[in-house]
Amino acid sequence: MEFKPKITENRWNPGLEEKIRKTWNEEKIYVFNKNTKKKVFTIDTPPPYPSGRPWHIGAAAHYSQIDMIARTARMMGFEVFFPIGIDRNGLPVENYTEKKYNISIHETSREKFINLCVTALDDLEAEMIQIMKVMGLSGDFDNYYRTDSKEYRTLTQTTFIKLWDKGLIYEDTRPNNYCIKCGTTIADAEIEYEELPTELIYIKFKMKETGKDIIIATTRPELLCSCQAIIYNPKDERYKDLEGKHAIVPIFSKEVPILAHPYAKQEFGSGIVMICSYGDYSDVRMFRELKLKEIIAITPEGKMGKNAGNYAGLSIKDARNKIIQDLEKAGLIQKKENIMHRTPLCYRSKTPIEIIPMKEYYLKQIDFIPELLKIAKNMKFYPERHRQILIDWINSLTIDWPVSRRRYYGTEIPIWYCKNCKKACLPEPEKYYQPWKDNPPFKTCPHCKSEKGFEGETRTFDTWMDSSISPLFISKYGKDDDFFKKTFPAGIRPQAKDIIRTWLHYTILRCYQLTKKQAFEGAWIMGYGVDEEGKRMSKSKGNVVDPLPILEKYGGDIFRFWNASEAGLGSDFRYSNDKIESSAKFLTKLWNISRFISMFPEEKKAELTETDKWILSELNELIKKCIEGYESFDFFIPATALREFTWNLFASHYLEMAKSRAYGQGFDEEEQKAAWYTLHLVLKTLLKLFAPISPFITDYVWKELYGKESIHLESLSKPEWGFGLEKSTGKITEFNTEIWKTKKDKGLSLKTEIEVKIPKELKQFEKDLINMHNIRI
RNA sequence: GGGUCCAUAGUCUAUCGGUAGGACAUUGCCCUUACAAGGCAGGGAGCGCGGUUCAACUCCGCGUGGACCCACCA
Repeated sequence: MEFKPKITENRWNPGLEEKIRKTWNEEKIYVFNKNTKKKVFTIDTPPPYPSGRPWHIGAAAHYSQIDMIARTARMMGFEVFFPIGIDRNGLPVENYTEKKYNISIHETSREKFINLCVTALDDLEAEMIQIMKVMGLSGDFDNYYRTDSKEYRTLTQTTFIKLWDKGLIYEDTRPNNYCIKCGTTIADAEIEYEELPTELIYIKFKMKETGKDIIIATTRPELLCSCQAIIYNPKDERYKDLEGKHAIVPIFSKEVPILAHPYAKQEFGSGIVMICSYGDYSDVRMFRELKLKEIIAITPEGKMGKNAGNYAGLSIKDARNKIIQDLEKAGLIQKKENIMHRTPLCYRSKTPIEIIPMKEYYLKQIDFIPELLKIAKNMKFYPERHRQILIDWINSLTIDWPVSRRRYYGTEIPIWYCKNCKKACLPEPEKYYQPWKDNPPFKTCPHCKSEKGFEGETRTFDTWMDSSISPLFISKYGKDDDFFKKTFPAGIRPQAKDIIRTWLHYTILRCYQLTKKQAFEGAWIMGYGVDEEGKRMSKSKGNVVDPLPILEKYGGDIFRFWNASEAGLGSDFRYSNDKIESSAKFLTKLWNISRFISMFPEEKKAELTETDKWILSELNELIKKCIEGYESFDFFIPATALREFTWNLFASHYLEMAKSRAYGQGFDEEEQKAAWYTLHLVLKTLLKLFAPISPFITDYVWKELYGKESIHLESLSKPEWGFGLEKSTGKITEFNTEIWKTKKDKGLSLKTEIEVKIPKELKQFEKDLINMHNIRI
């Protein structure tokens, strides 16, 4: 009998992937069947944000792993709903557009600016979609959604109107984080801190009762006009006699109380702090605690307001310089020190934020903390240890969520204001409104019945208002009840670690407020992609690795196997070209094993030899291990286990032991068929176990050898070969290694006949071992 | 300042109390009929100090170092 491999090429060719992808599309094997009788598993896919080139290799890896979740769930018997979306709202695209066209948002018409944003987004989006397809994502590309579409924004507005009706939205004057450059309030989560040099100024205040000097140290002398109290530490012996006295603020000559408060640190500056509205968040806390009346010092334009007297109209910096000059002239400055100061910055523009009281819309979240904690404790976390990040965040919330933004590229807040009574009028839900340019949808004011007309709201929502309803949008909330019931709550929310406190938190909050339900059964949290030095990749550091050239060179399967075998779930994973190379080698190995096995016919049953039972015992252990990994959506476990088994046991030992038998050299037909049976059985199982990780090569080999239907319609293998012979593995590999070593040491070819005693524990494998090593007994 | 997580060869990772296994890289030998994008072999590791135990990489404490999060000094 002559043996010819069915598979002829001797290496895996990533170029085949495109053709395989086409057949998937034609066969429609991933299409969601909403009339299924299977249990539905919804993936609340994170819509990636096209914020500029290149797309992060870590992000690409993230999406390839989300696809592994989808494929795993399918092979576990679920009907998988795997939507694909693109997040397009918000500041990053505005910044990208400003840079790309060298324009300023404030000097461009709103209409024109929005159109430029759309053009930029379309370009970036096309590349992302392409990358997702190349990686072999089995999501619904035909119906992919955009968060800036009319439909999506309609839902954002509709849910806002619903929450408004529930009384969960309110407008309030409140100290806000405000970025003067971006011209918008920003959420706490958008602030970053940096050590920056600044001057600490020691200013002389006068004590009203005694006329003595009191020295306070400040980095913000321009805020003197809004000083409403000065404090010292109650333990500070130096200032004991200040209790209950009053101080006179220099220049503005006003009287403020002197109070003892533990917040003042004795060792910093002079030990006395002035409390102004608002230099930082401790000022805010102090104003609330001491019930002081706020004085607005700085306007949203970043200039001094009318309360600043002579300094009104000056920029913050100019006002600071001028007031220092004036104080110096009057001899009111004791000294100046250069210090490093941890300064809060806007994370996009890197401008120091100001705390300015403004009117903004808020969504209540503080009232929901107990329910949110309950959900955080009830939800599954993959991996479990990331649960604490969410719990800590919920526990640290102190204010409600400011949801209004003074930007252009976002979902508009659907409100008109009556020109007569100034009250907010909300339109009917289920329609998309652009109040800054649309005609008002009502003639008379529902509050005062006036017909004087309306002023449209010009602000937009925080982008998280859109993002936080993704599970509702994909499940057609409010549009298709039947579909909604089947697909909501979602089975899993895959996402990155750094947006637990935004996306995950806000989604849980909003879905709970609207549906009283937990948005998803579980959250799957992936780590960061870091560069070869272990540093987190970011555009500003310039260490972002572009996934596109890597995918073009190696294809989706190698890329996917690489990132699955690179780090455990939730851990950061390091980009390394060497590792990608070695992943490519593994696929070639798997390919060649398949090629070898493809020489032999597949037997439907056989009388197994002990060697066959041994490898099946090991296969059984492998299946158990893989199932353990797949059930926890931790692909590192099956990826490494498969590599280990395939390369170091199956190929190195079993294949060599069974080779002569498979060729029929020195064995009878029954034994030969047992080898054929086992080789194919192991290969089929390996392909199925490997299919969620590398879907292309597995499907290709499957169809070449085992049938027309795709491997992706198969179920995950179950452990059913518990022969218990895995105990022999150590002895077998040791024995083989010893003979290889002996032959090598003696400079003999592996084919040379050798005389060795086979240990009695290996008696049962004797015949295969004798033929494998050419042993003379 | 508070918290969470982590610490095994140059790098990544396994072993949930009993000879530290594997991968990448590195070195040497070999074209052995699936694979030189391969095979075989070699060198190389438990952060420090205590404690629990017959036995600690594994459990506990302290320290050191790192990652991340929160708060934040006027």
